[in-house]
Amino acid sequence: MGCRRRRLYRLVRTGRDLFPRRSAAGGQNGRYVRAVDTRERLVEAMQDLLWERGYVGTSPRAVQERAGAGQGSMYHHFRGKADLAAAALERTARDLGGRTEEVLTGAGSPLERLTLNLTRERDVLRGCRVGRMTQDPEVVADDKLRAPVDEAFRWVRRMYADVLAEAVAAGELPDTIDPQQVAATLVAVVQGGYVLARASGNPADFALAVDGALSLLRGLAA
Amino acid sequence: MGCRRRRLYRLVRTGRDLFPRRSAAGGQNGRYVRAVDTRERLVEAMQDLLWERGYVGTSPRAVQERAGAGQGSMYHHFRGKADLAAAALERTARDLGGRTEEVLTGAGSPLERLTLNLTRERDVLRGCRVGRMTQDPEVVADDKLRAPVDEAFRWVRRMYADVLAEAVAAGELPDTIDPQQVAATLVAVVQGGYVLARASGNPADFALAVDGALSLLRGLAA
DNA sequence: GTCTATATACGGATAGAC
DNA sequence: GTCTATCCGTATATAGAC
Repeated sequence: MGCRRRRLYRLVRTGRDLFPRRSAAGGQNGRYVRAVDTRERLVEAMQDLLWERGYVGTSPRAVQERAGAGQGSMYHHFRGKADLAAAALERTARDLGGRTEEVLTGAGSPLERLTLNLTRERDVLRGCRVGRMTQDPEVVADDKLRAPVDEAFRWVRRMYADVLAEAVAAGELPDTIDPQQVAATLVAVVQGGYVLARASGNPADFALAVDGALSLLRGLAA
Repeated sequence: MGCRRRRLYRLVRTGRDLFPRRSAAGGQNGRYVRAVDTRERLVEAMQDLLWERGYVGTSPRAVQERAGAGQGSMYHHFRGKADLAAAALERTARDLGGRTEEVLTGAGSPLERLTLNLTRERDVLRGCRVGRMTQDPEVVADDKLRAPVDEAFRWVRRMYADVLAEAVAAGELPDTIDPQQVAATLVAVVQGGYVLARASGNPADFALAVDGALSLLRGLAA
């Protein structure tokens, strides 16, 4: 009976059935519907919690509750918290790099693509899923956890630098700029923009910082 | 005897004598020597730990150990973890604002002062004591904790904007720039620079981002 | 593969002696 | 003002049934 009460409690907290039918959803036909697999749900839950609360602020239990999975499942699929977090971080880093690449290699002139990526819709007050991790002492201290973060930033900075070099080649920017340097600056402005916005609680501060950077770039172009 | 063992343990972990002599150090003659007062040591220990581990990552016990104080002392001087953290954050925010003001209102032309503050010696890999807090969910959620962070950034941005306006008045920068906007950009570059450096483990990435921003500014001046 | 039970330590705080 | 003892809950993991 204590058992019954506990099950009900978990049902309420997670909003999921404790015993989901496997056939309810699926990834068949290449169409992604929803996470069905327990392992998959665990990874996604960890991704969310890392974003919201960071690594030190996230407990295995919280992950399990959000995933609608029990202790046993988590420790069956992963060696522990760090292992699951590593899987989640790799996923997050890859997703973010992919989205940036999509915009930066899309249509438009180099400067247009940069502007598009800098001003694209963002969940500003929730911060950057990847950049956030650099503030976590246990992530930075563990190479397995820091590696995906490091690679994501290298990848994004590389893409920015390439587009900036294109802009110079196209005559949109003077050849006095150092693409690698300005790429670091632009990526930093985005990361710092999140910081300013979260400090004030106002997303407009993100936009202000980014617009300032763009005005400096355009000042050079003129 | 269990008692004796516990004391020895604490001695080793904190590197402080459990019963420091009060007369060993002092703040007399206006010369600051070292924290003597237990309350003061608690605040300083919390400042350090907030910097290293953030709010969610810092336990009252850890603070007490670092301060060489017991449970009773902490709960005598403060209502709890949040109360002590608020005191520590106010102190940190004030210190940092003061240091920035010192440089930005010091000697040199406006642009020189900006450059000086952006390139001054920093403990880059340890990150920003204030900006770091914006990544902590419990700090952002608690107005008492977020307020000092918010105010510090307002204050610093205001000072940057003033100096930028001075630079325009002095003819060092064109009047096409928006001082408030560019101030947000420069503060963001610093905050983002910390993120890049911590991601790669390389302080040079901070310098790269800052130098890029300065090169954009100087491009306008020319 | 998933569940429940159990284990040891820590988190955050209170009580009350000295 | 400072200390120790104690409290209840959570963090992280293991054991072993089903």
